[in-house]
Amino acid sequence: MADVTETTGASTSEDKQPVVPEPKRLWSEEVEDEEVQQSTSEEKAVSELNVDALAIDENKKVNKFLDEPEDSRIQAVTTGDTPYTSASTFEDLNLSPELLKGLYVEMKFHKPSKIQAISLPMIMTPPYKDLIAQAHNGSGKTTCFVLGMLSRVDPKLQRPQALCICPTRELSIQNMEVLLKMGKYTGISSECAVPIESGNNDRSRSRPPISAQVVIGTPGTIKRLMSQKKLGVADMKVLVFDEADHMLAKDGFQDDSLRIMKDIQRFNSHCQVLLFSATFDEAVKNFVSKVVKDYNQLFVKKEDLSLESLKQYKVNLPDELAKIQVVRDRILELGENIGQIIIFVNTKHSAKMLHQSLVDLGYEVTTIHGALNLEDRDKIVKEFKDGLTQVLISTDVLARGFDQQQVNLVINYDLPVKFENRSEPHYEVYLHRIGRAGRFGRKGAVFNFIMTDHDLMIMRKIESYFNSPVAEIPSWNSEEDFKVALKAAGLL
DNA sequence: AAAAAAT
Repeated sequence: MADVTETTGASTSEDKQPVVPEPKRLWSEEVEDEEVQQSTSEEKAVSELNVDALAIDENKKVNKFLDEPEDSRIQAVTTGDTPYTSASTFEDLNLSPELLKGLYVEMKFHKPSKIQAISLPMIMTPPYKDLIAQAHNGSGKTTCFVLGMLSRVDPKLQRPQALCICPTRELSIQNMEVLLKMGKYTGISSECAVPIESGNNDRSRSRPPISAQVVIGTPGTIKRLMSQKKLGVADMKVLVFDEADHMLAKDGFQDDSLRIMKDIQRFNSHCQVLLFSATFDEAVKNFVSKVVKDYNQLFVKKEDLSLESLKQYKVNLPDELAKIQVVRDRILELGENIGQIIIFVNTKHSAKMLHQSLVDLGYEVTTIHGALNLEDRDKIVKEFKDGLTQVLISTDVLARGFDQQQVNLVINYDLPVKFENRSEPHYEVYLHRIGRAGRFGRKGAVFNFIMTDHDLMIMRKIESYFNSPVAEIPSWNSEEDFKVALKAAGLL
């Protein structure tokens, strides 16, 4: 899909492969009127935005990995009487010339994407209300909050004014890369607040105070910097939680996130809070609504969340050996020309075992999980993003946000289940994992490995939850069946 | 009991 709405990854990919043709997306103007429509009974205005009226330039639909974006409805709920007009161009947003130049020249954007068009005015219009924004995987959420942060920073004030908190080190770094690119001409300073070196804590302890205007990092490091008074919050204007549902979940980073939020609000009650994610389950949605106040919200129905450009499959397998065999004979051999592949497993142990098996068979795969030291993690991610490796085995460390446009195939070697109740699928993790393929409307495929009755039950629950049937590959040891599936997904 | 971030 066009890089119009692309968030990240373009940085590493564009220079190395033929530039993807850009279908033009033109959002119809009538979106605006509906969006600000107010309900009479309450303060809240609920409106269904039918934003599928987009035009694609037929002549440019040439890349085989591109497809039309799914049409979906984003439900907008605004409070109060602040009118928001959807931005049909970036000029509508009153951005600085330097920032506009970054959008056009560096990011190669032409027009705001759907989520950008709706959310940016909400972020950038006084009184700068808080925002909970849900949007599809690979639809451009990162650019929304990066642009939001850059546009709200006062370039003349050399102090931290925007803070973004992410669940992993990798995601922080990736978001920083987007910020650097988009903000290239603005002169706005930035710093990544993540652990620096593994094994040696001395260096990170002696980290100097942060004066950068935008800070992006992980919860622990940010918390420590704040408690050490090395990260001042007095001038903080925007606080962003990327993957916000996870950042505010009980089994996620709820404690750290609340602590950081409260520390900022104690000194600074008017700091705008922005929550972005592709998923917000009911429990988190409920909790989140108590954390932020007087907020606008954008939501997508869970049935509309599966990307239509992604073909999902399930493969029935008799045993563990067959799993390895399928990866070897059907994925690694057949998949040579289908772009990059991520294989998700549930545990670090599982990652190591699979890695060893494939290496023993003579295949080149790399593996990432949280037990590796930071240097190795950086190296493996960089090699994958540079296209030097084709197959990456990963735990859920990369389940969320990881943006590599050449990933066309995701394999759920283990199906994601809830930790506290293993007979419940982890719907959110499932959605995030498969969202690593089909970035930005590209075509992609997902193979779910089904070995036990339990797996089958989990798979069925996932299908019904998202109301999206998953086709079955008739025979796990038929090369033809896999070819047919990959062809149907548009990858062969 | 998991993953991740950190102490």
